[in-house]
Amino acid sequence: MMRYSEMFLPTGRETPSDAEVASHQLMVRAGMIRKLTSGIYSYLPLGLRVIRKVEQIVREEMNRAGAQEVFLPAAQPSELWIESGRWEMYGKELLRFKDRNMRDYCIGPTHEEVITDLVRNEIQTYRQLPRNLYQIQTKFRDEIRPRFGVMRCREFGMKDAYSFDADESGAEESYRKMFDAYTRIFERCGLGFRAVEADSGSIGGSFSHEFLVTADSGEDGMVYCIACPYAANLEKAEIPRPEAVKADPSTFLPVEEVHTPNVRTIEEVCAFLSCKPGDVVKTLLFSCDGKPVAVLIQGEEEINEIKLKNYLNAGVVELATDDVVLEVTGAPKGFAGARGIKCRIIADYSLINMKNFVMGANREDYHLKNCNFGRDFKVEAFADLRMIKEGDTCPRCGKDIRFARGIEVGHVFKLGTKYSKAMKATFLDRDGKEKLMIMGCYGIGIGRTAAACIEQNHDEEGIVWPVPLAPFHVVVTPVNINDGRLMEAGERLYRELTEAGLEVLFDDRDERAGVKFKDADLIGIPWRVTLGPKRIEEGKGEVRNRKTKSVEAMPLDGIAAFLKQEVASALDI
RNA sequence: CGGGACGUAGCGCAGCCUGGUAGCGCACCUGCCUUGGGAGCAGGGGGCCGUGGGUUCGAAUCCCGCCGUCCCGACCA
Repeated sequence: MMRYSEMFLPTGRETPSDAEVASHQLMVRAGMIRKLTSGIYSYLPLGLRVIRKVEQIVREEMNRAGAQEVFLPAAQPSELWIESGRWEMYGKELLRFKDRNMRDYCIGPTHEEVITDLVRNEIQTYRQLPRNLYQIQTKFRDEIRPRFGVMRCREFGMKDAYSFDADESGAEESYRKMFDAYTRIFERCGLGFRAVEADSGSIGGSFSHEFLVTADSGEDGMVYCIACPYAANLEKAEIPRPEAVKADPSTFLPVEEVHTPNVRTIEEVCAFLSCKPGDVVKTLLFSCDGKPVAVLIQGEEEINEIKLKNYLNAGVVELATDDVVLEVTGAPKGFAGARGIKCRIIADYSLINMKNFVMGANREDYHLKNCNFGRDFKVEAFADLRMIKEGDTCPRCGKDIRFARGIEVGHVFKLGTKYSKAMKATFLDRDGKEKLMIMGCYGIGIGRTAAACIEQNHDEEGIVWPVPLAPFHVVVTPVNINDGRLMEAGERLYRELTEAGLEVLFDDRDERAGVKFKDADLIGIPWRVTLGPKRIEEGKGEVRNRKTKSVEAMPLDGIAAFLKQEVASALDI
């Protein structure tokens, strides 16, 4: 039971100028969050209630799946991160600081190191495995560019779970349990989502799935097959190797060096030489852990840096600087080509059947025509290095694919022995041999889940909470608090609803009806009971559904039972 | 880190170009009136104009530095 007049719930009529997406605007307007500084937010009572709802669903499903809750430190000593190798690898996202003794620490962006340290000290035998431990903690990642409010911020609440198994099949079972738990969690939250194959990123490991809440405002792209279950993150989506047709060297035309003054981009090259992007080979120079690598790709395709990084098994992959381009090719950027280049050369599958193509000449203001593999240069290998695009087909079954956008709310990883090996998390197996524990890790963004829910559930008036995440189930709105009959009925209803197990907000403010209606719609409470002078004479109140906007006059003494039933069925999955 | 913009009352903004010590809407306080979709009238409170320096008789306004915030980019040679 909560009286609106006493609640800290500052709503706003105006859209905050720094908020771009609906969820951010509405969370601020509805009095859920306030920004402290870039990427760091305070949760107000209404926002916190929603966060608690998400957390509770997560807790119940994690417990159901056999995981146990712990609470790990946010501040972590550098020693553990040095041991895992991530003190160097993690980069600027890791917020580091020193204590009074000048020892290095970080604020945990994730907790593999801490949990692995804990478990290696306490688990010695296969009899103590498997174990799955989770926590709900505040993480800190010093994002390059925080945006979209609570969706991409620096300090954020996350549930993270870690599984430890004695063997591969056990690890796969643990992974499957988490996958199933995540599916239940997001279903219970009332979200439309899709689990897609994903890259494992800096967390590392062998394979993973992302759970994406479908939304056009989402930052992640995905593809999915119209015919089979294949679905993948854009960065992960595979492209099969095309069938190679053996090229006949007798059809190779002689190489021609062409003067192409100030012609650099693929567009300019095509215009100047009147050819198609499909006739041009783009030579991209990357610095891979500091070493230059030339990557060849067809003119109109895009390199997928994640694929490149994985193929090269590199830590850091970035486009080479102008200086490096000059050093390796002997020409300024815009004229790089594979012939005579002084570094490794790899090529994308898109080039596998190309011949007599155009390429940079490694000489300022010159390009080459009629280049050919083998004759003019050799590539180390052909690989899947490009971004999937419209027109590509499903890598599994060959049928059409669709593109969509989503918000990453959950991610499950099979880590393997990456951390147990680096940090020596071992156990003694049945056969008396010391073995590495096989790990998995599983994250859910709590605040992001709430924000994603708003992206999917709002209208012109405000948020439309699905019952499971709603901060309150019902708002009771006497239209005029100076009318004793309305207030008396309101108090009684408020008591009855609360006794029926519902979460009720009683709008006892001395405000005009219109103000109360606007606020109720804005904060998105699923049900509103309006008490007005006309209906009260008949012993009735009006029950309004926020989502459908349908209104039904109902005898006061039947409202609690009706809403109890409605809410219960909405919570049941 | 590169580019752009913006910092003036709790919020949204004007004023700056053309220097003369600050204004509008919402919100807030008091009173009257009103009471089913963000009412009306009257009165009122609130601002080192981000910060430090400079120019000037005089700076929110012009110049320089710094800090902060937001947007775009940081993959196409």
